[in-house]
Amino acid sequence: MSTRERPAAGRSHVPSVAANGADASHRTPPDRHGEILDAALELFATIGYRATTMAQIGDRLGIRGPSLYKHVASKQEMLVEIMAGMMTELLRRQRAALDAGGDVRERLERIVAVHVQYHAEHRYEAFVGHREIDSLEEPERSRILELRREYESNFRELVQEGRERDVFHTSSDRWSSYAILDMGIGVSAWYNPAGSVAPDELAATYADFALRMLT
Amino acid sequence: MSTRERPAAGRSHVPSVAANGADASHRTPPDRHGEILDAALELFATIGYRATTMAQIGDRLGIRGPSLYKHVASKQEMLVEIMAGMMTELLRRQRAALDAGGDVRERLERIVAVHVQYHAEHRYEAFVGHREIDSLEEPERSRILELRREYESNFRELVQEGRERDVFHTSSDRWSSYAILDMGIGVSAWYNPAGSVAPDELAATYADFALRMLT
DNA sequence: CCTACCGATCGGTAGG
DNA sequence: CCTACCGATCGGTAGG
Repeated sequence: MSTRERPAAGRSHVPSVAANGADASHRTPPDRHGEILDAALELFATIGYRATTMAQIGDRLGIRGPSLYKHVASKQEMLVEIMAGMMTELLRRQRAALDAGGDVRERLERIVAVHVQYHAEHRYEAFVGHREIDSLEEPERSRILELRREYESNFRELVQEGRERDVFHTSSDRWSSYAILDMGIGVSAWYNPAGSVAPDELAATYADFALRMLT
Repeated sequence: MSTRERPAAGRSHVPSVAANGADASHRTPPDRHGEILDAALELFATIGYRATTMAQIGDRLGIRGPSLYKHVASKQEMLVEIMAGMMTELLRRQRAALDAGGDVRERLERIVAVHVQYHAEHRYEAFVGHREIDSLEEPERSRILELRREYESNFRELVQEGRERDVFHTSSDRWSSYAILDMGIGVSAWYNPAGSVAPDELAATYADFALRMLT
């Protein structure tokens, strides 16, 4: 259902039987690990990490709770994998948007668009990523928070650069960057992929909102 | 610690011993019910409703978990009281802001300021109010969602009115009102009351952000 | 991948 | 307001 970011390491679990062809009848699917994470993600997003039971995750795949332990180490490890994958991917896209260059206005437009498009296309990852940080045990929680701080800093620094160049005007780099970040995060809570709005259209609109706010 | 909204009905629990004077030594404080809700609110906000145990709430008051049941009916009822009180108060303030009249620009400025100021001053109530909706059982959950829809509609309709009067310019009443709402909601997640920023200053700044976005 | 089961947690009640 | 306790839930393990 959801097209979750698969961390690079994820593929090492996959048997080399890449043939995803005809009848896979009773055999274990090639990417059971990925299927389990997808099911977990959807449940974490809709009812919350704590409320989700291993039995429910198994249900989605037609197996029992204890059977999951052949493919994942624990419930907590699944959350770690989901959240680390999410934050890493988001940061990767943000860096790409910044590296593409252009003037400060163009770069801001791009990182806002990337931010919003990700929060629409991957609303479950994004929603869980922001809501379940405190469900992570240490030291993973701190590691993720560190990535998030970097992500936020990139916004703030770009706003600052624009203000110093007299392209943007704001009474506070910090508040205006928070406002822009938060309106994008909000998208992950209400976006409906079955609706008629394409993520890139929404992203362009929000980038425009952000620019208006700053100019 | 937090100055929670006390629903009108809350006072009916309070003994008429209003004398909040000298030594209350071993006696039960006059507003045990309110104290319990305050402790619960702080825990719900910081570690989540599900993660909070009755024993932890009792700890904050120096009593055991089971003793709470002399003052509250259940953990769920505490959540209901907190969330209903929060949404009712927020809506009350929004209506007052709208009823104060003025042109569409002034009214928008005012409801954004009220929105943000509430989310800063009552960040715990606001945070729990948005995060724990699905922890509510029916029919309370639907009732609260109904109030929230009305709250959101008031934003959207005001944006629409401004656009029709050619005061505001936006490609979507819905998205721009969501963006404004969400940036305010975000405040409840990061606002630090111990910091040097007063809620009304933040509110005025965000009202300005919203107006810029729309004009 | 399954059943049986352990150990721990927790909301709520009984009965002072 | 307390201790003792019940009943249910749940993550994870044993051992096929």
